[in-house]
Amino acid sequence: MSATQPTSSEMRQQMAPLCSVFRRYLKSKGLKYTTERADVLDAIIARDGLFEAEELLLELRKRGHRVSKATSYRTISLLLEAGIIVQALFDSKQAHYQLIYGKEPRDHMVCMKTGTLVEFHSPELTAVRNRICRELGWTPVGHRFQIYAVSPNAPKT
Amino acid sequence: MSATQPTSSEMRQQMAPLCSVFRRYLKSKGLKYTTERADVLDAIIARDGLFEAEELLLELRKRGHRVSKATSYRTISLLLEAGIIVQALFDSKQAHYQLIYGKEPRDHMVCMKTGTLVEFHSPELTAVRNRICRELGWTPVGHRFQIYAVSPNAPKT
DNA sequence: GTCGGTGCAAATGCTTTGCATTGAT
DNA sequence: ATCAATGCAAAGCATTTGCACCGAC
Repeated sequence: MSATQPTSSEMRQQMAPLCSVFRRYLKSKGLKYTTERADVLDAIIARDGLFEAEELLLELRKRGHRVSKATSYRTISLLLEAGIIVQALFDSKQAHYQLIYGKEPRDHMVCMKTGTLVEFHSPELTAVRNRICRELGWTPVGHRFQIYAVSPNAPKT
Repeated sequence: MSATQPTSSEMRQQMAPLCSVFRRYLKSKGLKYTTERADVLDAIIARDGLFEAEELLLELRKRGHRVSKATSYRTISLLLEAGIIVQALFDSKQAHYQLIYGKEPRDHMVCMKTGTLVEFHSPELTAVRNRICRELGWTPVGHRFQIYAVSPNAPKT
């Protein structure tokens, strides 16, 4: 069911641990790999899914790491640039982020009554994306698909 | 109350139903259909596409309507509840909104280099959505598909 | 030793809210 | 007449930034 054929260099990158991917990115930009940045990435890996900035701070505290809110946000920003995480925006309240590097993109279905969130993966969407990009001459990078629906166990009112 | 005369047949067709849909929604909630709310909906119809809160205010001013920022936001909120518009979130900076009622959903492709935005419509996405909902027993309401890509005219760096 | 990084607190900017006044029904 | 709606300005809140000190290379 896989729609994209990763190139060999992509495969190589995917197999490398995330931390070296991040380290490599930082080095390429002349930036430093600090303990705080390592701690933030560890906490994100530990959550392994959707997270928001505040939750990330809690996870860091839970693991006994003291990283300021500012550094946390600054690291999130770097991880976005590095393509290790992406934003997943559900509402205008706050941003959610998602560990994406080396993973198949996950799509989301949200219940409009209960707020229940279901993750799913549909490779055909990647095919649609690639076809549309090809038609317009664009180079695909990523995509997000969100379904708004009502779950079967939502109250009938 | 002075209803603005529609200037094109397209607008005339669209305006009547939308305004009654909104009026009906408000009545069902025991709320009032005020000139300010009508003006906001008119301005949204005039833009006929993606808009953000600040742009909406400019459109209102352009049409000679004085609606406060607060009322504008409050009306946007009501239109969201009524299912007439939906949020289209591209970044965590600010919300974008989209007139959706009675239209096929429009999807978006964003250039990650230039910020160029292209709208497209892909009916097969609706089919994918409906199939996934059916499989899980959910009732589909809407969906959003966003492609992140690089446009052909973006600088190569 | 050099810069870049960090933490803190203050700033930013979109969005929401309290309150006195206005207006739709 | 009644009670919701409006406008203004102030408040909220997630996120960003300025600055003085700290630490990775």
